[in-house]
Amino acid sequence: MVIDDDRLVVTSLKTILEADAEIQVVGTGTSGRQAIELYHKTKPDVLLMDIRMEGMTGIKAAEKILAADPEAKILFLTTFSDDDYIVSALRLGAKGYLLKQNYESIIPSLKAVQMGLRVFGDQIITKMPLALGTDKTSTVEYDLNEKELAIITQVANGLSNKEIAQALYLSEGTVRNYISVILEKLQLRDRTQLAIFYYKNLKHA
Amino acid sequence: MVIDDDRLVVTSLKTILEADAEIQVVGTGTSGRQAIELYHKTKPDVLLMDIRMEGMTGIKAAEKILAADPEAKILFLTTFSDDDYIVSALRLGAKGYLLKQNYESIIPSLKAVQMGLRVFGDQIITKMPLALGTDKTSTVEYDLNEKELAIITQVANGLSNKEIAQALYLSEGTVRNYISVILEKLQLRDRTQLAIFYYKNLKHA
DNA sequence: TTAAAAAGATGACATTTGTCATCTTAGAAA
DNA sequence: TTTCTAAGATGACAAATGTCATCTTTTTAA
Repeated sequence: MVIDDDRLVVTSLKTILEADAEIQVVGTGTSGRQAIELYHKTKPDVLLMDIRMEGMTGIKAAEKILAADPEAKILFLTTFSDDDYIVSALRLGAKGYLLKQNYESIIPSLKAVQMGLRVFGDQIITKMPLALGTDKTSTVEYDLNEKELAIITQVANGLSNKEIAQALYLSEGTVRNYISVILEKLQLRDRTQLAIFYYKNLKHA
Repeated sequence: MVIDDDRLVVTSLKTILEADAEIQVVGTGTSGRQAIELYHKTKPDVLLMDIRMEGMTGIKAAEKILAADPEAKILFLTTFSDDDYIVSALRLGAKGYLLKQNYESIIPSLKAVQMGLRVFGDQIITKMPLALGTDKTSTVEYDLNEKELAIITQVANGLSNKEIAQALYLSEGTVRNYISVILEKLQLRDRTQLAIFYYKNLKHA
């Protein structure tokens, strides 16, 4: 679902999003009030909403939506990364914010949020208990960027390094380097454990 | 849940099963009538039931249970592998049969059934669409024996060949050979795809 | 008791994988 | 512009993996 008080933004976002076969825009609106109403009607997987809007701000709308449904996945659109509102928005339980300039990262970020991750600018963050290994029950926070997430997805689809390289237009060596970094970040040993991690923690999270 | 008209069998089965931390015996009984009554009360993950019993046979009881709950997972206990009843039992929708002599294979078979597989003697069978790969939607039937299933489970836990060997008291080479056979049977390429297969098709199936 | 299967082990081999240090290049910042 | 930095590429390397053919040992069946 897409909410922005600039109708042009709404339209272009809708176009961009619907070009992706996995995404469906189930509703659009141009005000906080519409956001609340539409949200409860359509229960979207993710609500993409402008943070500054005339009348009711995105923050206020988010507050009401989250009060009724704490599981709501709200991703804010913002023009300035230093927007003061952002902090309070995140404190409410929003899943992150996205710079409007950054059109290319909208879709991956949206998918990341749908998977249960959080997004800040172009950093994708996940906070969850580590289910693998022996008995680590502590909650750790991981930082993964878009590219890393894309590679994890490929590994979790069972592709080899060579195949991932072809799919993402990288060299095989680069893919290996990425995976090495990912394994270090997530404290895993090999791609099999990474795939397992994906199915236990990221998929449907 | 355990049903057998020999009280001694019930008791010893209960003891064997409860020694496993992952298993809980939620009810026991000694007749088909009790089986039906208890089944609906406790809704066990798996019902382990003798096939020959005085009064109502296990078959009859299974028939009634399956009529009310087609998802019921019923595993028959039998003394003779050539028991004529078995065929009709399986046709009803039972998940398999188990020779009473074979005490060691009770637990792995039980777990296999809980995962959605079927068990015949000591053959564990799985019939399901292949979710991996490109676009194979056909339903294939795989044959996996206990040992193979045990190894798959370890792979899906992220263990290396060396670790699996230690865990199962085998040599590393043997583990490799097993995995090679498993990959061939399931038409997969490497252990990562095997782990993925496990989470997509076997776990919680 | 002997023959025939299974189950397991071994060794050799080609690939794949993960790690690291080092390089190139392109974009951001000064 | 020049400098700095991040993304990507390369090459070398050890270890892990998957495949095979060949043995040995155990179990089962005749």
